[in-house]
Amino acid sequence: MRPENAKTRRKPRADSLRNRERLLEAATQIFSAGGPQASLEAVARQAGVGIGTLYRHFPTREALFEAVYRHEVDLLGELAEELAHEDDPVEALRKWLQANVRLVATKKGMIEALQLVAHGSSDLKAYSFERMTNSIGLLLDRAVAAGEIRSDVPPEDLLRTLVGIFYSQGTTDWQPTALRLVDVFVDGLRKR
Amino acid sequence: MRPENAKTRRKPRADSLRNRERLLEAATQIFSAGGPQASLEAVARQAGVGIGTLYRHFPTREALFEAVYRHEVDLLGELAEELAHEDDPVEALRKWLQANVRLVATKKGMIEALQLVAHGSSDLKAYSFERMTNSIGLLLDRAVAAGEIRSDVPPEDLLRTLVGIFYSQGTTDWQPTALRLVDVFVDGLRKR
DNA sequence: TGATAAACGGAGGCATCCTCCGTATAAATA
DNA sequence: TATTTATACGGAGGATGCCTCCGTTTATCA
Repeated sequence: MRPENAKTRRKPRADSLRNRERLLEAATQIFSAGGPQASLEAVARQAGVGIGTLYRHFPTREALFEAVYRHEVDLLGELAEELAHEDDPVEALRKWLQANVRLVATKKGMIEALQLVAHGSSDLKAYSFERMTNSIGLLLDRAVAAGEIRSDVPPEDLLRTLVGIFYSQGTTDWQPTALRLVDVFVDGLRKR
Repeated sequence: MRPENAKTRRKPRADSLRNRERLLEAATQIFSAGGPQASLEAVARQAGVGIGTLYRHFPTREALFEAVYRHEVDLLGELAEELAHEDDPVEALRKWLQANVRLVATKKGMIEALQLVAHGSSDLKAYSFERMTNSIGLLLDRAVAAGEIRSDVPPEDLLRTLVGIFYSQGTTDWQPTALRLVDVFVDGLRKR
């Protein structure tokens, strides 16, 4: 068989794909525990892979961090799609927001990491803003359509509120507060 | 002459004081250019001092950073006191706020550094919050007393607004925007 | 002018960063 | 299936940074 077009490409090697996955998973753990300046060699070790392999897949620390972040955002997006099939739309929205809080809370290093994003690649910012807005919109629209909550709060505002809740909370043990604030806010969205 | 009290203390050595000064100055430059994780050995080099000397004066990176930050806050405090002798109180206020913008703008690494403070020692937070609030109060009160601006904006609110202006601005070339916002805000404070 | 408390500098041991390249292996080809 | 070859792998190695330790220097005090 001849090449399909000018750009002859082999199928990517299976080990390459596998290693990429492993690195991403390891990086999520290591960054979560140690913040965004954690050792990359630790990431490679955790992934059971040579340091060279890490650098081939992710040439810079930022590239790796970006990939991890994108992955997390994608997971939240998938969660939103699952929750969109739940019976109670308001509950679904609440659960998704709480999942956000838990995500950030569990991975304490992520807070610092998020602040780097705030000053980093605007590609990444645009991507995650859109993806997150869509996720919220999905859940919000359903609840609005069901006539259960008010219709004058756009998804962007809800996203910004969420970020505000994260940012305002300083150090330790803020998770309960954040969860409460989410609760209050969702209740506030309810039609009376 | 006998010791004045139980805690006999020699006069601190002149070279010690001098080196401390030099380190502080060097650290301000290095951190400004390279952000809060810049090399401490570079700081020592820049100060013309051994690395051991740096560590004796500032046992941790945070200690050094804290000292730099305190120093900057103190400088702003002194500037406020100077400006309090200017003829036009509203202009004085405006100048002080603009000095803040310029300080942060010139020292781009400081932005990241500030974010660390936000999650760091609450001693430092308390100190700088008070010192900054006082500086603003000094200038604000004079302008209020002169009957030139409204009296229902407390210094704390102005400080938070300032921080908000810094935080909202993302990456490059935000200085003009920030200066404009300060202008708008000061004009808004004026009685009509 | 000594005596001495205090400060100095930088070598040294360890960790991390990132590059480079010989080796290994999965996909393509025959 | 056997061979070829593009691709990926791993980790040694040189550079840099962190921080400690301690022999040497020096400013104060008497």
